[in-house]
Amino acid sequence: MAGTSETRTRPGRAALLTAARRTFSSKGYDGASIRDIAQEAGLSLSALYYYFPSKQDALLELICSTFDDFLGSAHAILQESGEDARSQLDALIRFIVRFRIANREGSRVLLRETERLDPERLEIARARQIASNELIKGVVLRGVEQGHFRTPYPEEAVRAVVSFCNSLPLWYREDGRLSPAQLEERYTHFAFRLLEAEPETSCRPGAASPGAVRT
Amino acid sequence: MAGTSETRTRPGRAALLTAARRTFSSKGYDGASIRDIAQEAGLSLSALYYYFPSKQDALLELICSTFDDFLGSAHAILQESGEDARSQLDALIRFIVRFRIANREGSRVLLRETERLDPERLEIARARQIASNELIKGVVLRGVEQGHFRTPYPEEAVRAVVSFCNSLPLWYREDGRLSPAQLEERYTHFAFRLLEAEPETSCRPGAASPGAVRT
Amino acid sequence: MAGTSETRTRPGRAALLTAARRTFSSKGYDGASIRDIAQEAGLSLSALYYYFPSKQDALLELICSTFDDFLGSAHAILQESGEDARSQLDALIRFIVRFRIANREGSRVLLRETERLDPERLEIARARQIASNELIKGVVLRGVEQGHFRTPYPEEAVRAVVSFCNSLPLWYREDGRLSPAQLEERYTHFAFRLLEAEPETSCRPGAASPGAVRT
Amino acid sequence: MAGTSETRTRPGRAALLTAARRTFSSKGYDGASIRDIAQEAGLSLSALYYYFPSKQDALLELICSTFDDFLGSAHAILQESGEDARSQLDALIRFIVRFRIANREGSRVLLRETERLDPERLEIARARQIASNELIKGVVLRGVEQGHFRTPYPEEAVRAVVSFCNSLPLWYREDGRLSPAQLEERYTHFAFRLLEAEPETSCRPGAASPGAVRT
DNA sequence: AATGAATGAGCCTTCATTCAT
DNA sequence: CATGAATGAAGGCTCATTCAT
Repeated sequence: MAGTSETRTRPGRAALLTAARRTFSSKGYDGASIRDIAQEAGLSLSALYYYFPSKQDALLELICSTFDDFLGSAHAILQESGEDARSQLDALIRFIVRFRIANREGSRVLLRETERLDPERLEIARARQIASNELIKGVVLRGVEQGHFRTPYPEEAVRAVVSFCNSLPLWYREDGRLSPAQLEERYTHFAFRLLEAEPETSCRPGAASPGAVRT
Repeated sequence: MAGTSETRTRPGRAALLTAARRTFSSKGYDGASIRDIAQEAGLSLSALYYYFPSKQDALLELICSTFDDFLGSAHAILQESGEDARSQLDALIRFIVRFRIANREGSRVLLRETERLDPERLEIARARQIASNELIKGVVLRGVEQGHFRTPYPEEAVRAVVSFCNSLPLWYREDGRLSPAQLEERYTHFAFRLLEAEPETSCRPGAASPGAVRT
Repeated sequence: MAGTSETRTRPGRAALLTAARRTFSSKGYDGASIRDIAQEAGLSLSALYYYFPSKQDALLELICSTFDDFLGSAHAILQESGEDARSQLDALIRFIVRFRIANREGSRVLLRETERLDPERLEIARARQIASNELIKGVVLRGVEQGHFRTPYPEEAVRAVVSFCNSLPLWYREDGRLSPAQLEERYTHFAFRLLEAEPETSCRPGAASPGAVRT
Repeated sequence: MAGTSETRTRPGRAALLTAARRTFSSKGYDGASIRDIAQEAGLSLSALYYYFPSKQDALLELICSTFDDFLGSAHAILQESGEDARSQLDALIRFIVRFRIANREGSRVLLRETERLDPERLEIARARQIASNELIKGVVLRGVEQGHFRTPYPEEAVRAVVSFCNSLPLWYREDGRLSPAQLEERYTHFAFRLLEAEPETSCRPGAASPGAVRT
């Protein structure tokens, strides 16, 4: 698991990263002062500068570690989910939904504050962003080649699917109407419809029951 | 067209709003200083305070006027597009795509900076946001009742459709691969697939030709 | 007179320059905070940034204006003091002594804080520093050519003379033992001795009476 | 040689003093951070606090040890150079020139940063400064009494001589035009001229040959 | 209709310093 | 001996805002 040893050995740093994540997520990068972050972490203002050279570097670290968590898990999941692009997409969408919900704040920062990085650091983050997009695009395009996805606009369809998955952290609330499992269900459903997956041979195990609404 | 008389009679105000739109869009509300805005408008710093009581008010004005433009046009379009929810949705999605592209900067501000409003002003903007969402939701739910849209998850489907339409201002570039008309085409296509519109009776005029890729 | 119109039209700026001069002189550039300067000027901290882009720019302005005052007057004095290098040197040394005493604080800043300028600004100040040194060197070398100064080491002699003149602002106090006029007397005397001016034909008017010690 | 045993037994301390000397010399006391010094010494920040109670104390130590080196050697040299004030002055000026060149950085700190000491420590350093000045003044005044120096302004002449000697560390560079030996020659020459030493009985051994310019 | 001058609060960052280990 | 972790104070600078003109 990522960051475990660091979390254990450098609690101050981990506390600051968590605080930065929370604060950047709710106030935005520019709206969050390092005083806000330090206070949220229960440390002094200067502590941030002991662990991070600058506010920009803290943001970069946050974004990159979130990307790396995402990419690491996504790769693992793709390798476990067989050759069929449909099962791969199913697993991938379910993972993205889970990840965007579980790492809601990190995802918000990654999705909305990356462009606040200065050019040099932006490039570093952008590389991961591209890798992340290519991962999904790769699965879809393979599915199109295999004839499983029949959308006439694969490129834009990928963007649309990614867009509605990425919007999750913007509105999801733990006390909301739907559970993460139900959201997995719905979002994979949407993705398959949008990509115009051939309907008859749906190989997804839980696809039959749409999942009851939570009480 | 909204704001014409104002534009004619108070050029300074219009220049400032345009500058604020551009600046908030590219730097974010907190990252944009009123000096940035005044400079972009070619006016002095104090001019902004002649036209707007505060930075917050400029943001509110920007967001509300964009919402009002959107809502005004959207209502008109719905009224012109018959009773059938499918033709209404078609017209509505096409309008949203056009609007998000044509008012790219205003939309970015509206979509990403609304939450920077203080509670009092947020409420004012939120009302329009809700009206805007209800408008789309209304069309879809009517379509579901009419049996034209067969998605099992209408509420979430609306959110998904809105999400991918709203992501347009985040990546659209005038020198991009696809023209606005092509994007209209694709996004209505996606919306109909995602909502699981009954395929045989597609009444959309331009739906047959997917639109050639621009050279 | 330098700066008169500015002094009259922008009193805040002049007050800040005076305060910066005094503060840099007593605490050094790095030891003086802009809060110190603003307080000394009776203005707010931010006022400094209304008139100067940065602390470095305030230092540069201070140094350059002092240099320019010096160079302007020095040139005028040389033109008024005939062709003979001895009378020129006499006038010049007397002026330097007067200037270093009258502009004690500005001179301290100029002499000790110039090297705190960043490379870009340092170059600008250095040009004036060189002009200033060349001015004196020119007079001495002409005197050597004319045979009036017989020192075997003209270059180093110039440096020595400049050095002891420039040390004036480091120790001079208004309540000291010697008046400015007496110091003029002594320092020209020293300069002539050090340069080994031919003794018999001393043309300096006041050279005969060494000036009584003040009570 | 002073500090040998300490240098051998406490290399960290010596490294820090050297680093402090270099750093204070180039950046000034206030412009030098203790991080700069520790880094220059290749030690950790806290190491400085192991050897010195504070930054002020490091400065004081630096200044006092430089003064003590100077005074110790100066006294020894005076005792070796006979009764005649002229030979004493010759030896003393030559020593000062050598010292200011060899201990260029220490001298810069001593001459320019002493006034950054807080009042309590300033007093300690000031005592040595006075001792140092009295030493030179004593020689000159004795020479005046003996009739060897005929300057009408002995007090100010001392200041002038000290001033040009002390300016050496401000401009001397090892790759400069003149060797230390040549500078000894010139500066004693200047001192004798400025003090108006009786010309005929010059007893200085090397005074005849002004010293060739280095290639 | 618009501006120049000025401000207080707050920004990110660096400082000298401490202390447990 | 020496360090890593942490801090309060202060650093230079920018902020949104005001107000007389």
